[in-house]
Amino acid sequence: MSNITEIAKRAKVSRTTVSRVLNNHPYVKKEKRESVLRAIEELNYVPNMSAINLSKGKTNVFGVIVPQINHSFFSNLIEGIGKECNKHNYSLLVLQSNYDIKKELKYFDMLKNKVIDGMIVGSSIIPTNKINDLSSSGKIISCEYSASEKFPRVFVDHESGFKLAVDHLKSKGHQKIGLCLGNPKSGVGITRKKSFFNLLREYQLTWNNDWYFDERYTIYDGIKVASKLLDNPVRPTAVVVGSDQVAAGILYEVKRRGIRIPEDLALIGFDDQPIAKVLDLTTINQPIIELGEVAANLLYRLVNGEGIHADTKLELELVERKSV
Amino acid sequence: MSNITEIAKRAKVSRTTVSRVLNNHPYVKKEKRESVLRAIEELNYVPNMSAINLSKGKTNVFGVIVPQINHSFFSNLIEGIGKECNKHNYSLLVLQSNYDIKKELKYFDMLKNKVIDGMIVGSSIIPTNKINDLSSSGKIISCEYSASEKFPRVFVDHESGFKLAVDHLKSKGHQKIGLCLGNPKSGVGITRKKSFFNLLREYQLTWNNDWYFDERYTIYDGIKVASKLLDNPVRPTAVVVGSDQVAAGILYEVKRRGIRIPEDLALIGFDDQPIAKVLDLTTINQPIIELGEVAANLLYRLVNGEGIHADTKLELELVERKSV
DNA sequence: CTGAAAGCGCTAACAG
DNA sequence: CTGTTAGCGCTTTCAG
Repeated sequence: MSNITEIAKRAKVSRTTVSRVLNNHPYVKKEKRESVLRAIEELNYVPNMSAINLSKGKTNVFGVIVPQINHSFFSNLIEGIGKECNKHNYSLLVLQSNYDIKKELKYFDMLKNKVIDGMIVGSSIIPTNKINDLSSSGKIISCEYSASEKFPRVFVDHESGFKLAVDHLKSKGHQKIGLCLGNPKSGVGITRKKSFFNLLREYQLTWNNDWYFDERYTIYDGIKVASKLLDNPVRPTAVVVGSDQVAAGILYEVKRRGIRIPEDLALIGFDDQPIAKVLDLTTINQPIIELGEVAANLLYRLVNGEGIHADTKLELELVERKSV
Repeated sequence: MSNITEIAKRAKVSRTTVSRVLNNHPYVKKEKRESVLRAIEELNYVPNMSAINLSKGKTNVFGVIVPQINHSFFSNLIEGIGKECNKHNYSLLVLQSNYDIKKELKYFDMLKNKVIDGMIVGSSIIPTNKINDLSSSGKIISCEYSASEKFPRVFVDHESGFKLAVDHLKSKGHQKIGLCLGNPKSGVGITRKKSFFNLLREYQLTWNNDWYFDERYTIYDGIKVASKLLDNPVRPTAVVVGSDQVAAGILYEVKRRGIRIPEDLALIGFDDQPIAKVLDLTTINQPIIELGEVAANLLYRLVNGEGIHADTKLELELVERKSV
């Protein structure tokens, strides 16, 4: 494999000139440039990135830490990050931790080691006090709301997501709105529940404890929820459901009983999963790919010396279909 | 950031000795070793990988080319590759091509550029004649059956997978079987198509060109396929579908129209995705994570000079549920 | 516009 | 066991 010296010899110029041509510098006489280009062609020359990296002190590689890859949130996040990296000619090292703290720490060393120019933390379990030290390792962006404030974060605004749903129902005249959640104790669950009941109070909506369900995760759970809902003489006119799967189950059972959607019961799901599209379910979508893109863009700007905001919130979006 | 020279000075030894300590060479006097270790500690020294890479002529990084990441096949593949890389202390560069041939070629340059020590091709659309040239670029493993024989391949035995599906249908008495594929020009697509039509001939099954569909990827596509299928007076009694997503769409629409599954139409999907479980869809499962692991393992051995078999086949398995 | 020279930080053959 | 020396391949002043 040829190197810059051979090119220089063959083109009868100095290595410096070759380097200039390679880096598209101005101020190289046309003939010399062409001569170099010819030599490059003839010798089938390819630059050695390790040498360039060493010389320039950077690698044009970003890393992203995720516990696993085959998980819809993370694979979408990586997709977004990858896209944005592509735009700026960065490569992406995918660092899979399985939530193993040792691995995570090893990955952060890559910043110091100059393996990567910057790191995006998809999710990490390194405790806050330790992670603060890490911030000196290099440029870091976190995608977790709960992350240390030591480095810039970008995350989805779950609170406003529920507001979006309730506001939409309210605007359609609904005053009796039920709620169906997944795990009420998870971070997202707590936020959602709190957010919903705040709105309930604020808007002075009618409420009935029979309209609340949690620990519902599957289509089948949805079917059972629908039964309970319909067998109760006092019904809400709409239900906010924390998952499209569950909403699909509710929708299925409700329709099976000949009750019309949205006229008799309106339904709003979460996540815009494929099934929501099929069932024409109105839902709230989290822009995960965009989350990745924004994170990578911020990192790019950070690495290239631009100032960036400490926190970036992404809004969720209402996908209007036919269940409301 | 300190370097090896500073360590050497502080520890009052030569840079070579420092390097030896760093690389765990034997034959370093205990005191010197400790002295070096102390200096490293005190100066907070971290090796610079670019320099090591340049010097050693390798990077301990593998690359994997995939069209996209947020796709169950590829995210599982990457998951498997990542796991195996972790074992051998390799990092993984995820190269997203969107099936853009220029990008793919650029990625292959990374081999020559010494950015990566080896490449795993998840899927690629570079034509065979061109890809043959590539084989001189470096160590390559392909996960596509259709790939050039110039480099070792590891793949799921799609041929036998389709045989599994068709045999199963045939054993249930089906003689009119339709086919619905994704990208018919991808490696997998070509193989599947060929395999299917070979079986068709071999088993002398009835065939009708209206029973063939391709470029179908989503649930939504599935719904449209179902419409076409049902609106046609001449129907197959079963359909082999290259993706559970699409099969789910078909199943949904078929049921919506009051047609029974499997009595009126049998359906067999591919990939055993979660939705297949929910819908009780009979499907063919591919060991994709294992595929990734095997590919990475082969590449590792290839890069480290071990001889490996040219081709490795992984068997698929039939997951029997209620759609056949 | 061009080239000489001094790195970037680390490894490894060789001689002792 | 240890140090000297010569690279690895490219970039970047600096002086002309």
